Amino acid sequence: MTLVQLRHLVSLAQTGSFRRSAEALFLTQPALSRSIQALEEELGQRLFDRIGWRSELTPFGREVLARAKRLITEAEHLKESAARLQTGQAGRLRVGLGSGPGAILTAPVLRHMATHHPAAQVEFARGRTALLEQALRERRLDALVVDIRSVPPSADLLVQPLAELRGAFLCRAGHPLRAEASQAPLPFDSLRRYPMASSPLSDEIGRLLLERYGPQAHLDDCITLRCEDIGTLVQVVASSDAILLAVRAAAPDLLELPVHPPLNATARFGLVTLVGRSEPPLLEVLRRLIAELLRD
Amino acid sequence: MTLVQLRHLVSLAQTGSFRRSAEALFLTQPALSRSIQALEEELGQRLFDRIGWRSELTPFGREVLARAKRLITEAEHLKESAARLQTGQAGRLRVGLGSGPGAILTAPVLRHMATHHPAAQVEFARGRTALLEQALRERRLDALVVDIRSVPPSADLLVQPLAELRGAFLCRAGHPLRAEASQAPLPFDSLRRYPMASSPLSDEIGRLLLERYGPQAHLDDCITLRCEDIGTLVQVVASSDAILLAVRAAAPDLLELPVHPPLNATARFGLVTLVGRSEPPLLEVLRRLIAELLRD
DNA sequence: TAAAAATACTCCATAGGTATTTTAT
DNA sequence: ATAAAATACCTATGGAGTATTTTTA
Repeated sequence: MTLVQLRHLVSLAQTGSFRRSAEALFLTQPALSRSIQALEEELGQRLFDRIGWRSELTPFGREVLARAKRLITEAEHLKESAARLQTGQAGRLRVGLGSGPGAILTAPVLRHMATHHPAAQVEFARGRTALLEQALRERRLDALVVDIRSVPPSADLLVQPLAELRGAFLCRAGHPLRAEASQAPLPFDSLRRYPMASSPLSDEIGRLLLERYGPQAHLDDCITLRCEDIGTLVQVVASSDAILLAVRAAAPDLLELPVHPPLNATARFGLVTLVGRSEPPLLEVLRRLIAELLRD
Repeated sequence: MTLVQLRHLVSLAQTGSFRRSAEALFLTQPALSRSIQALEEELGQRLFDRIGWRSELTPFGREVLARAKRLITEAEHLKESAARLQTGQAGRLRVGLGSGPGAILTAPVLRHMATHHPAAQVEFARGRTALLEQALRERRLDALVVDIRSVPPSADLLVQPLAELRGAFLCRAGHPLRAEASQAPLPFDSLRRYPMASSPLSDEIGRLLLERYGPQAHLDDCITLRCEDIGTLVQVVASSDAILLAVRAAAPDLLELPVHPPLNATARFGLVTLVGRSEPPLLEVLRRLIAELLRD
């Protein structure tokens, strides 16, 4: 039993004529004749009564036809869906996001998928890199977008850098420190007079702050407002005297506070996948989208 | 895309090894390798990542696999159901019954189908032969069981006699006429002293009665209780002095009234189908069943 | 180095074409 | 007599086998 034979069955049931069906199927009449005969033989029963020049379904043929039609439409669905999967029109994409990338990318990426890839199933998981890594290895995720310095080098992980983003101290327009800073870059101590907000930061950043500004810059001490959702923090900072330590791009509407020595910290966002695994077509869509979003 | 290829896909997804799947599929490893390659090529994307000696589904492959599995089970269902249809374990049978056969056969046939062919779909239509004939020609029925003398000969109808059943005048045990009859057969006039019940009778029977017993035996005059449901009539006759004119076998519990001259009327039940049409397998079941029921 | 998958080639089964016969109108 | 389906026969594509190479653990 072949999908081809079933298609022949359906066509012959429609036209009732071997000759016309053969034509419609781009076959010769004898070829169709034998194809139907073979199917009848395999199923053990006549599918058509040859009434002179007209062929019509037997009761048995009627039952088989119903199922054959379903089978054929299922097969067509499979091919169509395969085509859609390739173009990224459909499919599933499960991505793990580190806190930094999660804060900046979640909303715009979801918005973009909702408008430009309405049939795609996108699943975002957020969490610590180690947990995401485990999920990736267990195939519960297709890829991670994280700060690649938090990814321990490993032979089974493929790390592709996406963008390097400057970190900065940010405040609202009209913040008292902006006036002070207009003369000369601020010493780190000036910042400590105000609440400091941040999403959870990597150890890497913690070390860098200590190195740059000395022991009083210990994360545990100087960060007073912690929240995973950087959007909320931006709102808070925009309407208070709090200072935000974050990737510059996370809050384009806030102003930068020049500090001496300069922060010179960067986040290096990258895409992490398992080596040797082909990626879901939607991942390429995501890659381009992130590149677009982080271009500045 | 072939059902065979999809089966290969499913197997390889299970084992993760070309070698083992080839073995399970009774193929050589290169054959399976090429089969999968061909499918991948047709669908335009890799289905498996070859991770060293292990092969595992790509995200694309996962989506395809789900649909492939459904397709294969549908195909199996089709073959199974074809097998069941042949043995009469399942299937649809639409039969038209004339009033005589309907009265005698409906209940026992339905009872038999319900117990011995629980998956079969049986549909009984009752009505005048002409209507049933029309339904048969329009394929709304698969066959008729009627008195074949009511079927006008026609080139497109195949008539197969099933049984010839004696007609008789029947009454309850203890009926006054039984005493009279013990001496000698009754004249027809004696019968007319009592109500006479019958299901609608064919013109053939009407003619025969006139011929046998004279003008006073006109159906319209002598039948006083008419009802399509012969079962009900039997009950009435069993508990009253009414006489039943019917096929002897329709009421085995009633007694026969000997009449002079003898009735000598028979009903000739037969199976009517369209010539050249192959019959639903269940029809053979029905034919045997009716033969069994009408053997006496 | 050993085991698995891919490739190269060969073969054959079968789907399809052409020519012809059979069948039904 | 004509048009359609079945059959006979032939061809060729592609699926499957064997032998071999390539890959990877």
